[in-house]
Amino acid sequence: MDLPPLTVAAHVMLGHFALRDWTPYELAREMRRNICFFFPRAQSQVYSEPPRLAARGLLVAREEVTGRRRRTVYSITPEGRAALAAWLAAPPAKGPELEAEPIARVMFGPFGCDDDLRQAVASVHASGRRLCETAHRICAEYQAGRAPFQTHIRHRALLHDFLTSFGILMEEWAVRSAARIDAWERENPGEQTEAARRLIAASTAPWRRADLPASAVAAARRGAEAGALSPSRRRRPPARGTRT
Amino acid sequence: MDLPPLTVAAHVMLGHFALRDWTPYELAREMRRNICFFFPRAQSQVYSEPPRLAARGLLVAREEVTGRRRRTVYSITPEGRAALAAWLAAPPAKGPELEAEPIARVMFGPFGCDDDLRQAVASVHASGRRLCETAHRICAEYQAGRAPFQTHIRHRALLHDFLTSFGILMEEWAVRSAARIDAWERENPGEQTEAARRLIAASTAPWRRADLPASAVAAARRGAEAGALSPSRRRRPPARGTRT
DNA sequence: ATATCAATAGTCCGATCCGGAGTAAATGGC
DNA sequence: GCCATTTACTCCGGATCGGACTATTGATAT
Repeated sequence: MDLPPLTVAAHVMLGHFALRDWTPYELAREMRRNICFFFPRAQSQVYSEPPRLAARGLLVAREEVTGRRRRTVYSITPEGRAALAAWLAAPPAKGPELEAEPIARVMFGPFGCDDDLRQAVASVHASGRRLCETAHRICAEYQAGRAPFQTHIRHRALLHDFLTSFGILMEEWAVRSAARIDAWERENPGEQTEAARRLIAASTAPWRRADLPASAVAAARRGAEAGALSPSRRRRPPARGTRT
Repeated sequence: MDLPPLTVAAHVMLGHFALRDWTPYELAREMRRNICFFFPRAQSQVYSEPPRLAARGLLVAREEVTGRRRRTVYSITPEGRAALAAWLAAPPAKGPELEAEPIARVMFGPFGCDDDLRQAVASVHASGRRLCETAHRICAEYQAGRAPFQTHIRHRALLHDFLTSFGILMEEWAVRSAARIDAWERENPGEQTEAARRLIAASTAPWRRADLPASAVAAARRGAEAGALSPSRRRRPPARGTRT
């Protein structure tokens, strides 16, 4: 019986069950204040995935009752923990990806008016603000020592760093861009083009290729070699993805 | 005939057809060097969407022949341009979203080994590097004045700023985090916790709420008011999304 | 005691979207 | 004249979305 491999989403759920037991409802709530910022899934998935994981023996379900209402609590099995560890040891299938509708609106800005653009920029600002505020709240929890998984603080700190950086990026980009759009009203086309050219040059400027420490490079190479052998070998080329 | 509203992906395609005519094949290639960084879609979508848009009268198709091979070129119609403008005037459905498998791996890092973590970090670094290199190439095209849509440089500059910032974020986060993981080998648990606590505080520190200029705030409010009235009214609450 | 509301705990389903495999003609280099 | 690459699609199963729907429980107000 050669079951299809688990999806990334399935492994992410499995990871949550490695932390503690959850009912799908609890897990959905938890994911709204965490994962949703870097790996969002629909609520319906949180209900449909655990039964599938249970069917493979990676989770076990138990029914509980409150009055006349039942709820299903899932726990991870040793096989589940093994599957999670195996996934973590394999190289990531893909890097971080953005899905940014407001940025697409900026791209097609020339077909709308400047207020449409300001609106898109404001929505990026709002997202950045939300993310920073959440991160700030979580930061306070860790400082006070009452965050849910204190023992994982080493790892959570890296996570927090990434998310906060991204939140700040969104807020600051929005502020810069809104100012730029306002400036268009005071500039003639030649000045606008010149300013745009300068902005393009300035964005790229701070990029001084920073390399990883040797340890990380070595780990990645080992992972890639191990990962390249286990799954069914590709046909001809190293198969660049089909995403456009 | 009340057709279901177009998806965001459909509008993004429509936007491309506002730029010029494309065959799906050409468009797929174009999207691989642009949109894929902030609004990735599968190649199959690039073939299936244009016929649907054509059925609504937003595009027109024409067949061309090269030898005995046919290709389908799509052009936008006036109705298509109107639909695009209407979409741009409506408030964005959602803010920028991340989908970052490697970051999820960091979250569940405690269930794997440190080399798994280094691998995940390296994949973020590689993504950042790819994005920065692409941005750098595009920057050179604009400075040389031979980029494809020079007339949109005002808008493209904002785009470029966002993407470059994100690329730099990924690279720098990866370098910081790899160094942190290496440091764990020289630290005892107490020191690790202390360093994690400091990192959490330090990430949040640079966040000094920056507000948008009044013009952007006003534009967003107008958009929200207009947008809240047009689509079919929601039942009870302002309907928070079903994403977890 | 009762109406009301928010939170709890799900189910269901159509439409969308992914991603990979497969086909086949045109082109360029040797 | 052959081969690899690029062009130009087509197809399909399975994953995913997201919104509507049901119904119970517990707290708050009347």
